[in-house]
Amino acid sequence: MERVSYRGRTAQDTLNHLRETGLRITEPRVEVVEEIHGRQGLFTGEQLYGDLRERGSGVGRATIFRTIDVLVELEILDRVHQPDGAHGYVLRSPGHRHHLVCSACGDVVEFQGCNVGDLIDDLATRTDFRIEGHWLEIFGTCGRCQQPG
Amino acid sequence: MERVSYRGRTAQDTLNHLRETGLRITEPRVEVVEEIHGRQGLFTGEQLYGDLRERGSGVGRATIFRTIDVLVELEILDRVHQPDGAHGYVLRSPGHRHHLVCSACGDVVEFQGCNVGDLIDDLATRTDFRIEGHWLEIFGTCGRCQQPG
DNA sequence: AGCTTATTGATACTGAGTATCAATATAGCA
DNA sequence: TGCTATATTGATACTCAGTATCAATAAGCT
Repeated sequence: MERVSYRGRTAQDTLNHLRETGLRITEPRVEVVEEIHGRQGLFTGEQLYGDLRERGSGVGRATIFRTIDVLVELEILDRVHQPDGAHGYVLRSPGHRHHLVCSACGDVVEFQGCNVGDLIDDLATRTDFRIEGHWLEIFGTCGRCQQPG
Repeated sequence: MERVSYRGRTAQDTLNHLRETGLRITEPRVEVVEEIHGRQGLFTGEQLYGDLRERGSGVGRATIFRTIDVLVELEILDRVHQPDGAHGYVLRSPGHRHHLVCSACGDVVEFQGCNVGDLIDDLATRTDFRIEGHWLEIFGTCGRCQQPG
């Protein structure tokens, strides 16, 4: 039985998704997709690049970032905006979610933005803005990382 | 009568605030404070630097960013996280607010995050995270920028 | 006016990507 | 299976948004 990612989709599912979209299945893309499906929590493009390189992969920096962009576009990854302005990425569950991120270990809890939609509708009518997107991101320290030692 | 910023505070108020905090009132700080009080909407550190330089000011890049950090720390400026990961800044009104930003002209509407606090309390109890901060930022196009021409 | 030390600007650097472009590999087709 | 058009890649060099260093300067207390 194929190993299933903790988000409920396999690397193969993701590769199929790429193929169905008309994108080519290349060695670098396979490597990146397998790498992200084997990970937990938040990671940056730089980390992905470093880790793949460390294990002997020849993927280039540009390819990492290009592939990440594709995966975000296809809603396979979510982009998370970190406090320092850099981007982290996390495998996405189906549906629109927000993230609660542990600043210590990068662990991510997804949650539904429940009432944020109402807030946005309300704002749209009150302000005359056409609203195109929003982020709600929450940072903290997870239970495990709160424990000393 | 002194000209009042659209956020209800003068540059002089801000300088007084700096002085009361024990910080020195220097020429570069005066220039930066006056510049931000004369502005509308969102601006970046780079813009502030460029604009001051253009009008003959000798402030250095590092000083701009240092001064911005001080003003964020004193809650005179709010830091806004933009889609590309860069930071924008906006003069802050009293109290904790969130921002609705026009991606075309940088105009900013502040709003109260109303029910976000409840959501966060709920998450804290359900996830065992100690929550340290959050952002809610909304992007769109303001009424004026929606009009063609 | 003198003195202490906070602050500054020049410079060089970093981190996080992005543009360019010739070389290569993929996928569809014969 | 081999051919071909073109999507994709990796090396390189670059940009953008800051940050570290540090000697020179200037605030502001006394």
